[in-house]
Amino acid sequence: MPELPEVETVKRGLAPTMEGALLLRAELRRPDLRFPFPENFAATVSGRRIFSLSRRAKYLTIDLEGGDVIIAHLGMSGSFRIETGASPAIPGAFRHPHGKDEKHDHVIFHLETGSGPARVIYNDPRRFGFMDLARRDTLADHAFFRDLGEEPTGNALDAAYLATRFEDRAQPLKAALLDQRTVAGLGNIYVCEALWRAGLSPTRPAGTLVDSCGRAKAALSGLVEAIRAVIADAIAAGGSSLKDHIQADGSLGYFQHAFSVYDREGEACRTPGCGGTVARITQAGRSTFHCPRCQK
DNA sequence: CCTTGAACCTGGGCGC
DNA sequence: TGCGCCCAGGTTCAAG
Repeated sequence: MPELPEVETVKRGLAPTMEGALLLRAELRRPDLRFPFPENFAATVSGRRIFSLSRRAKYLTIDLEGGDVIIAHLGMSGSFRIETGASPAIPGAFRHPHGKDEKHDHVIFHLETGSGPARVIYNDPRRFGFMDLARRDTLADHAFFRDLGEEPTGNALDAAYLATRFEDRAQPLKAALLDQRTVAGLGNIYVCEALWRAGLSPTRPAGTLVDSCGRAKAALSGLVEAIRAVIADAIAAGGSSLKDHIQADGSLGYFQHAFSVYDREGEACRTPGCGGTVARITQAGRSTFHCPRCQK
């Protein structure tokens, strides 16, 4: 479930191995994921030292010495894992922790790290993920990044900002928050979770959180706090379970999180004293989970 | 502008 | 054991 917290978790998991390592070779095991790889992808990145890893919205970026940047998006089912030491003695012996197998290992970054050889392997059964190349000095102008809204992790996301985005909009809050041009990195799960925390209905028109002067109503401030808290909690949870993952099987990826409404249709609402039941509705072709009793 | 629906792709779960 | 159907973290495009 690669929304922002998962990508952040992946970044933090990969960084100790990748930062400072020499990227000996990028092995592409097919010509495309969601899109074809750039023709010069392998040639451009091979033999370059990795400078640093970053994240923007749901994108992972890998800065290489010389100014080239690998942009990676995990789509719906992408994950990375690290293997260290020599190649597996028994090809095919590896079992992916999520039940997927090697046939979906599409990219292998062969590294020389300070503590020996390693491989960072990208696995993606559905192939909705993609990778691209950019130059660091023009990265912000790249089509993937140009129109992104504010990150929910910093101070730039505040009620005044959301008020400018929501003013006069009839769009339901669910759709408005999924729009990456408004808050970058939120996905289906955390939009549902944030709206529940804020006590706001996913069907409520976004503009109703802004007063006639264009100022944020109190509920919009509450929504901002809910978004920030949900994302911060998820990153914290991802970080802690990630450590266990590495120790257990060398993999990186998704953490288990106790959701309050997501995927809990028919179960009791967890708002103290509410007594409602979590419902599932469809908005814009996607499942929305919410409590009709306490989300107004 | 708005909205919905389909498309991309594979795999898991469920009912029969 | 298998088939058919529905569902899934995201994004983009077409159509109404």
